[in-house]
Amino acid sequence: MLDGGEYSSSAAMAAECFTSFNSLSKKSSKNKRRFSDEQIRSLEIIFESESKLEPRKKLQLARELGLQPRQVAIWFQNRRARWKSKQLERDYSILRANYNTLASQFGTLKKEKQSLVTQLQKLNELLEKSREDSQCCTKEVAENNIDSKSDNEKIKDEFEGNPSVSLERSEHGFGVLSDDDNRSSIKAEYFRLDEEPDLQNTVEPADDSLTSPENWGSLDSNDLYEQSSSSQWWDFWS
DNA sequence: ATCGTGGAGCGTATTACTTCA
DNA sequence: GGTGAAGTAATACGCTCCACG
Repeated sequence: MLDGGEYSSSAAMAAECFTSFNSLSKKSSKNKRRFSDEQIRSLEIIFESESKLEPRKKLQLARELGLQPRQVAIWFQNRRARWKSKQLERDYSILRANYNTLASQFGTLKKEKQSLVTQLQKLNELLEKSREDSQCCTKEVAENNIDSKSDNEKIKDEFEGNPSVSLERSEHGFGVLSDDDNRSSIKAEYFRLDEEPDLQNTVEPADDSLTSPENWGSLDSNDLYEQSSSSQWWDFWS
């Protein structure tokens, strides 16, 4: 970069530079010459310790290097500008690297989310199927007149530990359970929450739409997917 | 105390020139 | 040898700060 060209780093050359500069007219700088290697080296050393020169030091440096104080001042100005430009490039590289990392992480999370939505869909189908089975069995029981208790009474028995109902449950699976119980059981079974306690500690949506059982009834995987895919900030990524 | 002014220094954009591939 | 890109000294201009009257 700092080749020096025909001008070596000798003091004689530096002096010649100075002479050439002095002969320049203000408008024409045809004889503009690069500073010598030695001059540049000295300027760089000073710049490393202080990017701005005190007036006294500027005069001293100019004397030592055989330059005009104005030249030293301009060199420092340009040097600061170059440094700033390089710094911007460095900052940009860092930002770009961070961006790429985040983009990659986002892609992973997006896939994970899609997988969860699919699981949720299957869960809802399972739920729907069990609900149909429940209606079928209830109808059967009523027809056979085996038990005149209402569903609510059965549920009450269940919670109070009535063995006859428990037996019935074991025979009919989710048949006589309320929807909420069904969902709790399915949820626990499907996600194996008691086996993977970490899942319960994961970050949940602020609105509790997934965690509150009272909201499960209105939970629909399609809705969820639509909600997540409509006019959200992450639309930008898809 | 306040205001106007001029000089110095700085940042930025640009020009003019040099060097090199 | 011609040429375009990159580097760099220097200029132009606008801005801020500060001393001074």
